[in-house]
Amino acid sequence: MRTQRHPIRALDKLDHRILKLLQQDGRMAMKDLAEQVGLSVTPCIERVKRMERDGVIMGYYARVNPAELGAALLVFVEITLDHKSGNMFDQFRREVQKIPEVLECHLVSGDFDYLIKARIGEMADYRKLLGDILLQLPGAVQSKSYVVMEEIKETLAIAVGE
Amino acid sequence: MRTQRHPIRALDKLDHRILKLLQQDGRMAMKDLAEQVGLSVTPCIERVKRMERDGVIMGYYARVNPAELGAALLVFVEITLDHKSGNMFDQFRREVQKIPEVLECHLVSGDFDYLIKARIGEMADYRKLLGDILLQLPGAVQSKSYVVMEEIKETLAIAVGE
DNA sequence: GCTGAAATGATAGCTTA
DNA sequence: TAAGCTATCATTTCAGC
Repeated sequence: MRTQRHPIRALDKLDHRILKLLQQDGRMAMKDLAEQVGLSVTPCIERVKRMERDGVIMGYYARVNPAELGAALLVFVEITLDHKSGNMFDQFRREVQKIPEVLECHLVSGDFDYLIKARIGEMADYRKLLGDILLQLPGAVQSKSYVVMEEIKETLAIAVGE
Repeated sequence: MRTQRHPIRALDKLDHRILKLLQQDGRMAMKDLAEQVGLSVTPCIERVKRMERDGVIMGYYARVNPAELGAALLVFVEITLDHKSGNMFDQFRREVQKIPEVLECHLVSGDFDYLIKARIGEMADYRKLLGDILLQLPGAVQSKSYVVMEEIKETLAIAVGE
């Protein structure tokens, strides 16, 4: 379901190498990137630009230490909707996207729940968050929460098959 | 637990604005960043560099479309350890970090489980993933899996109080 | 800690292979 | 598609406030 005029070339080894490096350092100079993938600068930049246009590269982000912005506490919350109309799902979808504490929200199979990942400052904010989500979204019932004691791994980087 | 010689200045409004913008576009030119926060280029770069040194900015990353790298399927897996020694936790920690499919792993309170987020290509890879995690880590018992049907929101960006 | 200007270095566009 | 050259633009450094 793309809207491009040109057919999309399959990614080759060089593209994979570029993606691997940019997932590690998104602010890398194109000169260094080109050098490390074994291209000269021009074709390297062209590949990057093309992948940006084609939606392969979806953006570049700085990662900020959550504690420094008063969001040291990470929680996961499972939400269940008690009556599951299409309208309800749409409404939930729209509302949950607006909540800044919510970093992720996924519709999961099984009991057809939402799994939400949120960052807050402290335990006192937890009640407020639950209240904001649960009360604002009629039909939603909180089923379970997890408070994260230790973050063992957290990355966006998807493994690249050389 | 920092190892810097100089005391760390608290983040001010300008720092917050910088962080907000770099969380939205990590490859932004310093010139544009400076303009948008209302500084000239030199002090703006100095602030960015300082925050990088101080661990406020933890890195810059390109975000890649998972489907393009054959990892269209997102799953969450809860893992329980059946005998919980400190050694066991350490072993688990080390091993789980090596698994490329695992994007996140958190030690969560409650039943003292691990919550794992992983990306795989298709359902067939799911068994392999469970096997690799469960078999490699003695004492681990898989308690529950969620397959994501729809990704409603996914960001790393932490809300910045202006 | 901020500004501005000058030197260095990176990128984008054009041309050829 | 890749590479090289050149013009433009961004970043770094330095002097002064």
